[in-house]
Amino acid sequence: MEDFMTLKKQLCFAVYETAGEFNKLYTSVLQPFGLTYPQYLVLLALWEKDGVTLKELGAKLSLGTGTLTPMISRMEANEWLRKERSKEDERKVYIYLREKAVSQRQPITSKVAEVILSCQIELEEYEQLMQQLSTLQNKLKSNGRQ
Amino acid sequence: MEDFMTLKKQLCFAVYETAGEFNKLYTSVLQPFGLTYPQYLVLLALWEKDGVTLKELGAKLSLGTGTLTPMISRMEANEWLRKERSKEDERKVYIYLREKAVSQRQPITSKVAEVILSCQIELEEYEQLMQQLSTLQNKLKSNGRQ
DNA sequence: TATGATTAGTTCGTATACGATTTAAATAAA
DNA sequence: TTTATTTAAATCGTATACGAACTAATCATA
Repeated sequence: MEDFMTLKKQLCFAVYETAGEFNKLYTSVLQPFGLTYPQYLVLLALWEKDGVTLKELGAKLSLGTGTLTPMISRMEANEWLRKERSKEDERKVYIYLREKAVSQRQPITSKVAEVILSCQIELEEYEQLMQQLSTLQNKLKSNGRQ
Repeated sequence: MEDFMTLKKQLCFAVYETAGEFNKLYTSVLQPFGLTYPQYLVLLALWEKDGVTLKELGAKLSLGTGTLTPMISRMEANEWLRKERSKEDERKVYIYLREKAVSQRQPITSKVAEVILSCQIELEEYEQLMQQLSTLQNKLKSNGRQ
């Protein structure tokens, strides 16, 4: 009974594994559209607000440019997005949805919603988890500061 | 109010971000020991039960051999582990802790525990999350089967 | 017992992910 | 105004992570 340090009892591992499960499930849904799961998250962000800088996008997704730059390039090559250097500030790169991403929005989100619904996650369960994960994230982030 | 498909409202994203936060926090703790976060999970599994096959280890960690093989090689190179082909069944490879992994167990787990404790996660919160993530994982995994 | 199927690991190709370094542009300061 | 600092991206090196293809060993079965 004394052992707290077992794999199964680690919250970090429960989150790690759950993230992996989500990844696999979403991958199976998104594969037919030629999208990866992180690429879908990029589209989600841009469907909400189009024409943002790489930095803004990174802030929303908690990703650095070291991850985003090559990912955006791939999505550009696959005609989901286009990049445009700002004229006012040439350091900035704005990302815009291309027609494909706009027209595929409904089919993609419908299919995703359908599959997630089929998992039968209760609304209360969903909202509690969202709330608790938010609290947890804050605690993890604020660690170190006193 | 109508938009369910925003990034912030996605449970998948909340889990994804939280996993990232855990990763960063654990990385900061484990870096001085020359360990990555997934490598630490491998040690956690082996500290519990030493001398398991690659496949057994993969089952515990929900990782395939495509991920584990190179990771174990790196941990072997860094003298945490050693590999041994089974004599009875030469397809199998058993993984054993090396002295370094045994002697470093206390320092590593102490430091990890210290940092996690400093996050002030309530026991009730912890257990509820563990429970809810377990339920969620089952729902995600059972998806597809009617 | 010879052959076909299964199994365990390895290897390969692709895609994240991160921190550190570099580059170029914009801003601040001297 | 020249120089120093800051900022936004890109690039680089390392480490996961996954599925598919491959190899070698074992097992099943005809």
